[in-house]
Amino acid sequence: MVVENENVEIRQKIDDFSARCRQAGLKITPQRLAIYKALITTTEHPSTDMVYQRVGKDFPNISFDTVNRTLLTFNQIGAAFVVEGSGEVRRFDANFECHQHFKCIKCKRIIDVFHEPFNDVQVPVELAGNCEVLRKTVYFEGYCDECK
Amino acid sequence: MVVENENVEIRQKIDDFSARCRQAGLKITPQRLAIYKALITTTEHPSTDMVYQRVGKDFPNISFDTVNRTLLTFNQIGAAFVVEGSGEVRRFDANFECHQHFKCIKCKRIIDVFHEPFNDVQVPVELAGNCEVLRKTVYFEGYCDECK
DNA sequence: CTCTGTGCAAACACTTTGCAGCTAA
DNA sequence: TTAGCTGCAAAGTGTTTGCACAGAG
Repeated sequence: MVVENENVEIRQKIDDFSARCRQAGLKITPQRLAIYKALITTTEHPSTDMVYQRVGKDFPNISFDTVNRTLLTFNQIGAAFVVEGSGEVRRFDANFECHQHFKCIKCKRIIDVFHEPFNDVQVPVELAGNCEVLRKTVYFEGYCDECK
Repeated sequence: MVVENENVEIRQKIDDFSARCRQAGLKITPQRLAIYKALITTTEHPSTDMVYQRVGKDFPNISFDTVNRTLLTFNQIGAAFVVEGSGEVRRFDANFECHQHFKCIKCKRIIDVFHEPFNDVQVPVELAGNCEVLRKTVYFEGYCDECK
């Protein structure tokens, strides 16, 4: 059964998660479990607030900060990650030449990358069929020469 | 001379910009010119605040909002653009399978894209030589099926 | 029992809005 | 002249911090 398999998969992920917490010296609290579960049972790439809403349904007393802090913790121990580029101040670019971006996750610097082969990335049909794609780019994250 | 060429290029861009403003029914004010110039003479993908600092040097009385509003205006008329993903609340993902993201610029929804050929994007040597690249992804923006 | 995690509240940072006076066309 | 722009101030939204109590190990 599909549903069964999903449950197995979720249980598996939660086990892995628990192990990862223990390894990182983090206690396994009901809140953390609830937040983690909320995160792996959605595909909507939620914001802190969305997770808060979701967890609040079976956990009415949880506080917003706990959710926020917990998500940041998950990010640190590698149990979740921040969607590329999100959560930062708005930044502008006036260079319309085709190029790509590399962002340093420490100093937040954004470096232009000019790499020919990426200039003609094709939009997958599954997307092109439903959505109107206006921009496409190859995006890199990591530590820059000065921060690594 | 390189410097001469640069000046020519900048003058050219400012002319284009002026035309674009006129076409969009926007007045060409000293502030707008200063902000635009600040934007095209840097490669640092500045935030509003960075532009504000920069413009403030030769334009001490400009206000922060003017800079902010002007940059948003530039984005609307296509004289500049917001760096992909920036300027939004932080969002999380717990799916570590290799996949790409499409973001709807209207409803902000993020949709997963699973497209095999993108799974092994190579990091350009120019980057790999200097930086430590931890994540690489192909990123799309536009209007989703519901918003277009 | 101990020490980390949680909840609360206040502080912050960034962005947006409303309005009155100013200015480019 | 006049519609649109700028500067100021206040409000809004999302995030971070400090601390006391509670609960996991």
